[in-house]
Amino acid sequence: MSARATSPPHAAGPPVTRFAPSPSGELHLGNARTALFNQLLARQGAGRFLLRIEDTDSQRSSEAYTQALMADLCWLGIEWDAGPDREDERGPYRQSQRGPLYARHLEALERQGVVYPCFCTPLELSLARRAQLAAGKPPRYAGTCRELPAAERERRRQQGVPATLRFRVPPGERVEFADLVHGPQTFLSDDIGDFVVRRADGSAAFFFSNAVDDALMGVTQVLRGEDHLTNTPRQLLILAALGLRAPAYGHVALLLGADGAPLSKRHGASSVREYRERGYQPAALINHLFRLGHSSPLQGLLTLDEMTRAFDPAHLGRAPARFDEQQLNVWQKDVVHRLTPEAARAWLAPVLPPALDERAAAAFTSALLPNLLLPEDARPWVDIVFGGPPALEPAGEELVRQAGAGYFSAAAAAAARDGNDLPAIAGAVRAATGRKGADLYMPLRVALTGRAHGPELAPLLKAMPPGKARERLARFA
RNA sequence: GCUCCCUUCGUCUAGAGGCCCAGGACAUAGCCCUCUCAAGGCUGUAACACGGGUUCGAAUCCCGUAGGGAGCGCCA
Repeated sequence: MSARATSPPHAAGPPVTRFAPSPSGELHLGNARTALFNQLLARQGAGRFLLRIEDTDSQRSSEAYTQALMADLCWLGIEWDAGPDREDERGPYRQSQRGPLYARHLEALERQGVVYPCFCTPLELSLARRAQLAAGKPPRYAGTCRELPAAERERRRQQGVPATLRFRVPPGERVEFADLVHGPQTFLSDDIGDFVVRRADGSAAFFFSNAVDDALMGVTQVLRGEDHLTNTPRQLLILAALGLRAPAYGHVALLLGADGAPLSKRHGASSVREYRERGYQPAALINHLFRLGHSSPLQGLLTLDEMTRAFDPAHLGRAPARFDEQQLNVWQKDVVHRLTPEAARAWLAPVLPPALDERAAAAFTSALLPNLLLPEDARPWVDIVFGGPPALEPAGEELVRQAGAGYFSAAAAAAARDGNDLPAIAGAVRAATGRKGADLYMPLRVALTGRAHGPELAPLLKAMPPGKARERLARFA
């Protein structure tokens, strides 16, 4: 058994990293994190970060998803130096446009005889796989077409039998590489079946196009999901056959849902888009992702620049991390509380009454903001502040009853004189009843908002239309 | 089935043989502050999956077991 020498490590130069999503769905949280890590790695070394769209599967890929992917990346603050929307000499950055490049390298493999046409049909293959699995054997390509006589190959080709191109995996070799996060890895080529590098329709398959593009684009480091770990040897084999330099691969553990199962629809949301639509802030999401499977001594909210400085590939975790919404909410709350008045108003706009004037919107937003996690949370308060007199909670009715009519006539009189001014109203009630503390304020809160809990009363009152306080207090006078 | 990866408080993690009867953050509990809520301050509860080795000494090294995950696709 011989050990195949892997390509030498890249000379110390600026790193080139990439994010290579397939546009067959919304940007997944796990992929967003991968994109973030790769961007941080590139920026940290003053290198380049590329966006490559892996749309070789025309059936599943769509331009709409490509656009959505880029929009969500931008929303998160992730920006690439080259990509489908900013091409350079290493492009094109859509795999669907790189056919000629693939064809050239495929031909090179054919010349070397390390690939061969496979005429097995999808049905035959899936039957064979099932049989192998049933027999307790690894479902690997059986090698049916590997040693087909040249004449037979030619005959089938003439007949126009569709064929894929398979990579002839050399027997008895060890494929070794140093994983950026898992350390030294060794795989046996005998455990790897001959795999498809070109589909029957002539398009390049993932193992091939992905590896070749990384090499051709000068990518030096690839941080990707751990699901690619056991496939890495195949890509190394391809690159070695082509004499291309492989990037250093680092496999980050997958993201799990709060229950420890792989992140999926079942968990409510698994795409960036969904969180975005619910009103989560990009800074909250990015801060959460930054610490999933990665640790930093820095605490608190970090900007992208701070993350760039703090990012440490040595601190990428090997164990899968759970995407816990509770933790995300902590960041979200933090971000929301720091929103500028303008940003806060824009954030809340979807739930504000359409005809609201500037001043009222600003007052409402600043009054509510400290108590909000999502825009949705403000909805009931829109009615309370701008709608008719709110119904009282059962517990509140008792409070109001005990306060008595004198309490409220003093309050209503103050409101008639001074408007929606809590200090004035409370002062008048205090003078009239001698109440203080919770006894003084709670009946006011309940009469004014219908609820015993809520945002600070004084600013909330200021946000109400003129006359509201008097009207609501007078109900109980 | 075979191969590979993983396993420290509820969660994210620090920890690379003695600095660890395991540290931090968030969550949680109690107290303080306070018109309620939120924020803030203080205090507390809480973990090395299990079993064997190696060693004077193991969360850290080795071997097993259990549990979780991934790969073995004309999907990426």
